[in-house]
Amino acid sequence: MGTDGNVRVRFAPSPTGALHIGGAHTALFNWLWARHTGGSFILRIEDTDRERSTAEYERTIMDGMRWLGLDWDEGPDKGGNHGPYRQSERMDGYRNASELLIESGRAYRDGEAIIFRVPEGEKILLDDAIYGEINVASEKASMNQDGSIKDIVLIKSDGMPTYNFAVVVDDHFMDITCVIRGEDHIANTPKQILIYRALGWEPPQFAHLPMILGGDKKKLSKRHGATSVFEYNDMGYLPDAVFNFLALLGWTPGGDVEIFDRELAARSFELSKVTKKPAVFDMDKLNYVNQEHLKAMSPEARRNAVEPFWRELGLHPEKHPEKFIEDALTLMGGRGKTTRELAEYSDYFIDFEPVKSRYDASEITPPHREVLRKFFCAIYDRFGDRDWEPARLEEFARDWCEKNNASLKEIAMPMRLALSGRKVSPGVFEMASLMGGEECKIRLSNYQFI
RNA sequence: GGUCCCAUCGUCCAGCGGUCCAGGACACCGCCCUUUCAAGGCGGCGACACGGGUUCGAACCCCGUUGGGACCGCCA
Repeated sequence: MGTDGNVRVRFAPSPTGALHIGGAHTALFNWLWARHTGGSFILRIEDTDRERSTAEYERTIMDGMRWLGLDWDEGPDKGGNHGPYRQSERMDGYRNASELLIESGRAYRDGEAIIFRVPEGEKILLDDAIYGEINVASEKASMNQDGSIKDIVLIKSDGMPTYNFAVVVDDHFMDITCVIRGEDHIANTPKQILIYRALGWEPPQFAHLPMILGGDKKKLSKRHGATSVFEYNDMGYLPDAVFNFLALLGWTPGGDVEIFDRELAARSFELSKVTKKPAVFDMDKLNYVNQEHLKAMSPEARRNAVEPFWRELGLHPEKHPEKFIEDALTLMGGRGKTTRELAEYSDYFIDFEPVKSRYDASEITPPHREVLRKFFCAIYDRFGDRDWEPARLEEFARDWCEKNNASLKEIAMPMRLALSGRKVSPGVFEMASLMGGEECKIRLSNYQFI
């Protein structure tokens, strides 16, 4: 496996909701395997549930995959040699296959439905690429709650195929070589193998992925917070970081490497190295991974990622030169785990308004104010509105404090507050330097510090 | 209840019979740096679920127990 160059894997979501974390994780591992082997990654839409499937969700899922950078080689939107790529368009295929089973006596009609007769006494060996060998007796592949054999519905009364049947037919005709899906499907696999056998088809290789759990160790669901990948986008997580984090759930590239890009992941990915244990989705780790990617980004990419969040705050980054914005963000350093936080923490670079609305300098006592006024006058006397170079500003400030019996802290904090409206920020002199003497004068004057 | 799966720090991963009184990362706690907060540096806390085997030797192999999970729809 793996090196024959003909690997064909697929991600087969049903369009009954947005792309959620579990689905994204599955899609991601399929993508990794396809890219690692140089094979094909196929997107198939499983829309046999007429009630719940919508075209809108189909689009949302594709958007989610694109957001994560999971490009597919064949799919409903781009075609391919193994179509159709929507189950609703392969009705004749299911029909024919089910007729074949009726003719061979392996299935029977029940009204409009077609039911597969589950054989007894057959051994089913599932050789999973991740879980290893799993043995199941055929009569246990599909049971009622009381333990009696339950035949498998192939075609529903409405004429649509059931999941277990459609998957087999699709994977067969689409030449899927390896089925990579969530571990919750492991119990379905023996049923599917039975159908492959009855049809005389060769089953693909199977690889089941460990589940992703919430903090309570239960299968991830809406009550664990964000489920759609787009909610992570809205929270300020970078697609590269979500990709990285998801890849880490059940796998590592090895060598203590934890922060990586898609290329490295694809290059070093191995199905055989995937963990069996379900993984807990840990926000703290996601935050960390996101922050690492944020720090590693190019200034331009970072600016592009943060701008939407400033706009959301009613700010207009476009009124500044791009260089200024990029420098401001670079100055922010490791502050902020997400682009949303970064935008919020750095709002004062974009506009003075948010500063005014959150800071009023009321804690500054008259004597303190007098010291500040003297200091700022001195600094403007010395530097004017230009040449605000951080190191020189700081040197001057330290020197002035020493000569005037003041502490650096007692001028730095009010200055920070006047400039940013926050008690937390990058170094004041670097901030002041970037904003420029003129803008600083406006802000300092507003608080009568000068 | 039945079937199947899983089992290393709180969490994510290393480990695939000896080099492990178990390694890295996140989180947490100290210290350093320092005009604030991050970042960064240094250090600390912290796990092989339990019991039997097999073996000269087990976190690694086998069995059992316990714990956890998934599935048991004419949903996918």
